[in-house]
Amino acid sequence: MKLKDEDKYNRLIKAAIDLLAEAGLANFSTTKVAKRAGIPQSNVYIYFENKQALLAAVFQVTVHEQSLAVVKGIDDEAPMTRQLVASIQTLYRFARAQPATVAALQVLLDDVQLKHQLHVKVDDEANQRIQAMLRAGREQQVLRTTDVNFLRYFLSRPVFHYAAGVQQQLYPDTPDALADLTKMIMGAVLQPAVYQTWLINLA
Amino acid sequence: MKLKDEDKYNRLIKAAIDLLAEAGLANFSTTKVAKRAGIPQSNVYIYFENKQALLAAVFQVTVHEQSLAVVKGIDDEAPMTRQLVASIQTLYRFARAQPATVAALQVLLDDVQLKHQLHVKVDDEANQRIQAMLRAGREQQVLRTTDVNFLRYFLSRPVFHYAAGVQQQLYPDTPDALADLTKMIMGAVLQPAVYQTWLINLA
Amino acid sequence: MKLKDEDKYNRLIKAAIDLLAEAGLANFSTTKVAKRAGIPQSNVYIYFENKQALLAAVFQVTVHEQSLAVVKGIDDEAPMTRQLVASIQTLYRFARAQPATVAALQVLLDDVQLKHQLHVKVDDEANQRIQAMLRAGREQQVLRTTDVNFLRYFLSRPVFHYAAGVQQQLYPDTPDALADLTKMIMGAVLQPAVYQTWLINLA
Amino acid sequence: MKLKDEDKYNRLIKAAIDLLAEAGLANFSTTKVAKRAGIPQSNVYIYFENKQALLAAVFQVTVHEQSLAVVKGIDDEAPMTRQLVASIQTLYRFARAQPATVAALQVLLDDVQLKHQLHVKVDDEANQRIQAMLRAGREQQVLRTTDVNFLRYFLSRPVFHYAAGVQQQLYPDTPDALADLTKMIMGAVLQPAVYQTWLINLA
DNA sequence: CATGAATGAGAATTCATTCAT
DNA sequence: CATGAATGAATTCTCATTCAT
Repeated sequence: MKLKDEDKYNRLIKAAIDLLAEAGLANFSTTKVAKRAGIPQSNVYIYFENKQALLAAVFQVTVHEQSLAVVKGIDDEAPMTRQLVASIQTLYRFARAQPATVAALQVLLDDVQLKHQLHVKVDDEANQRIQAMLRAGREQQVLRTTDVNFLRYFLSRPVFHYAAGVQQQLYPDTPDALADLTKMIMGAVLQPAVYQTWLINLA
Repeated sequence: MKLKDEDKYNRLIKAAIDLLAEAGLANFSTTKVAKRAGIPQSNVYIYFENKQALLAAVFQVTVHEQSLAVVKGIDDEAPMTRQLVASIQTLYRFARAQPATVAALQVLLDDVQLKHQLHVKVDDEANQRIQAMLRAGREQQVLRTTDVNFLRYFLSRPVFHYAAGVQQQLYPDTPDALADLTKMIMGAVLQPAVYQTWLINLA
Repeated sequence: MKLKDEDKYNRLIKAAIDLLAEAGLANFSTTKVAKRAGIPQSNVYIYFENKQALLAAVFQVTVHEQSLAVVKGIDDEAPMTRQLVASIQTLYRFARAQPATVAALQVLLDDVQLKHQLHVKVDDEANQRIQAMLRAGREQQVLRTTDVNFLRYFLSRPVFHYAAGVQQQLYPDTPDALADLTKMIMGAVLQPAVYQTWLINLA
Repeated sequence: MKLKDEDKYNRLIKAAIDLLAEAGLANFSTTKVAKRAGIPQSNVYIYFENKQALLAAVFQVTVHEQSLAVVKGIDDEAPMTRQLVASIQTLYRFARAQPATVAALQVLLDDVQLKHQLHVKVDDEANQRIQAMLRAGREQQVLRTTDVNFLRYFLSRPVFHYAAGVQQQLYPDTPDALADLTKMIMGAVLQPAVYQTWLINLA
């Protein structure tokens, strides 16, 4: 793709993300996306094979951005608990900074139909580093021995839920609240003994 | 409404729940609901003022059924931790037994647009007893002192997520797994000291 | 019809008139009429064979009321010009007092489709006296010798148009304005010589 | 728009005019218009934003055509009474030549609901020349001093009514009848003295 | 490549009318 | 008689997708 094309491509993705975040999948249409991007409707089909492909691209982009944000905040060399805390808090800041991206991703993940078709291509390097961290956490007996995906669920969904609640002014946005949120999640994912120690070291 | 009517009404609600669970809000339409219920499309408008009203009814029904299930499994007189465990496990069994109901409710709760319009009327008695339990738990210093809604989120969403994962054979359905899930949630919502004691008593 | 029935019948007519006046034929429906009248939809079909019949009844009622108003204001014994003036001014007052009735009648008269089906049954006594007055006017060489219906058109439509304009505050509602309107219409329908004399006598 | 498009656009307008003329607003639908134009229904929405926009376009076209006809028949330099007569008679010929156009415009003007939304954009040059003529007529003390809009009403509505009556064979279509119609309208709109002189000069 | 136009398939909603109770 | 329910047709509008230029 040439420069101009890439610009249009990006505008389409951006428009799609915003639309998903604002209106949800039920009100999502290529027509609206194109209008938002200031691009003729039919051009959507130059950049994406069809609506599905556009959504898939949005999925990839948002997953990637999220993973990227998390990875940036993590220091591979740091102790595991510190990495986890960093992951939670970076994710929170990311959700606050890019609410549309996060909301769009939520919408896509929550959809019954798309669930099966989208999971495939997320082979991001960033993503893999997170998976690696979690596996390491399990091996080091720091994390519980549940499915890695479930651990990941616990480490991200409550954060997003909380951040969204803050956006709607349902939940407070204080450092204390964030600390509490972190403790809750740590209480869920850590081995009890590790959790105990971690709490003591906090004080 | 007469008998015959109530039957059709129920069939419509049932069809709507199933459709939501299978296809999500994006593919939900009165046409499809009617077809599923074996009823002419225009009949939907005899029983519901419009599509929104149908969805609102589905929301109420599913919320009510969920609350009912939880309430049934709880013994008011039991110690708080036991109540919480019971709540988690009953919810899990409910999600496994009525996956469509739970999925439909998730779909409605997750929708960006509906969020603001539906929350209003959930004044179920069942629902209120749950709220009461959570408030009592906080006062007794058993539960963390976060927002009750956030506590409730933690006590239900992970359970539903896990149950859905089981349905798709992503997660195992063993007693151990359920016990683990319970521990994770308890780790999140309990005050650390209570969590510790509770764990010890488990063994 | 019993008393109660007659009441419902009248409420339906009244509701139909108001609806026609407010929303026009395009937005007229038996459903809306029934709702306005506080009567179940299907009851409309007890009192009227169908929608057409309801409209026909409205037509008759409104024509009758209009004729009645005019007739009341006319003194058969008075000179023709005085009768005409009285007719114009009574009509104006009627249109101001019962704007809905007049508007509904206009709507029905203006409709291309109904034009052919409604004209039939207007054999009112009141109506006939007006026709008689006009014919007498022509014979006495007071009125022009055009078609009686066209004379009648001139004697009513501009009045209604003006009254409607007053309602919307487009035209002023002063005695002078009404006098002017009267002169315009008289200028149109009177034989020029009679018009001249009539004007002189006015001063 | 390209040639092909303009053709379809025109066919739609034409079909809409004919349908309005034949069936009135109450039976007007985009479906029927499209069918008449031999075009799929959804195509209507390529050329017009919605039904309202189509009606607005029809309104503009018909107003324009009517104004154009009148303006063509008027000689700015001629004396005012001659201009008025010309206006009346050109309008009559127009109504006889293009009954559908006139009928459609009537239907739109008579509708209670549209009245408020359509009047805006009629800034035709032709239209303005007519307004100018009427204002000049008032200043020259030829026309009565009523609202210009009311004068215009008198100069057009009776003509259309008469022409429609002729179409339905209710009124005769003789030169005498047209002369009579002209006299009636002149009697209404002219200052009495001017009317008198004009009549004398006629003979 | 870009794009305006085309198109057929739904979608939500309203209605006139009929019928069983 | 009264009435809630039923029903099929019609209406407005949106959309995903395709195509000719």
